[in-house]
Amino acid sequence: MDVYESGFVSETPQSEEEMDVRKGPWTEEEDLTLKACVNIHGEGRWNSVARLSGLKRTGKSCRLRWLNYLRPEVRRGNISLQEQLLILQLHSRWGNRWSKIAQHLPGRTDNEIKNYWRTRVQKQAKQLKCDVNSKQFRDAMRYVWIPRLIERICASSESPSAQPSTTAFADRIGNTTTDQITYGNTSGSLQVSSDSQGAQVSSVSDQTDCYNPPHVSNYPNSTETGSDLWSENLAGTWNIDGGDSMESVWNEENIGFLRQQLCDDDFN
DNA sequence: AAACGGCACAACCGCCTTGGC
DNA sequence: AGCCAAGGCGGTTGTGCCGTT
Repeated sequence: MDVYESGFVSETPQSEEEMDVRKGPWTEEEDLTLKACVNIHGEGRWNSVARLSGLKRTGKSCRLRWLNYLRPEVRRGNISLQEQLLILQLHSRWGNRWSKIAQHLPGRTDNEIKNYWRTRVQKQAKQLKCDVNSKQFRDAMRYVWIPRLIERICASSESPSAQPSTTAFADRIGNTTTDQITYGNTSGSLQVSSDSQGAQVSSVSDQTDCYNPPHVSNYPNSTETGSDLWSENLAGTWNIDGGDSMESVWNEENIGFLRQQLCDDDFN
């Protein structure tokens, strides 16, 4: 079907009230129409796109549909371990700056990352009975969750049965060891290092935030000493398929252990 | 087989920022 | 400098799917 013959209308300005705006899920036909219009007129000027396409959608709605779904670069599906790691790291640096975080995950949209955070990460906080923004939960992420993710990524990159995404990540990060990961991209890079103070991550392009524990000796997560109590207790049975590895980490037993740790005065 | 609940994701809403006039 | 429209962003809601009872 030629959308330009059937769908496009004249560029007569119309207010939203006049053109009874359509809402709700997009149809395949609407998608095709929007794609065709963007291919011709390009991204941006979304109100014009909405008008020119003949879609009874707002410019905002068109923009959202394009950015989150129709763009060729958009990647959907399981969030890989590497992506999980990046999300955790970047969120602890920037907070709910979803679009900024999304810039570092090619093909992922801010909406997707936001949804991931809400459904997976906040669920874990709920199970731990602490606020997702609380110091306790952030510390748990920094000193338990993230180091374990790093270990798993390294382990899987060394495994011959590593998933394609894992292998690709290993390629991107170059010489991968348990102690250092460097993730580079066009807009900056992420360095992950594990030392006597536990895992630390810093963005080369933004050094404003460092994860130095207030009193490191209280965090039983030293890979140097091997007394990785938290890791041992929280590791559980990881799966490395990029799926719900967190669920396996945060099983009931582990959550109980972590709760105990969070209640420890020394920890705070 | 039906009802229910939880989850994941798409889409909307409202506020803020930016740029043009 | 002030106004307005458009775009961007984060929060929230709606909906369909799937597993469990």
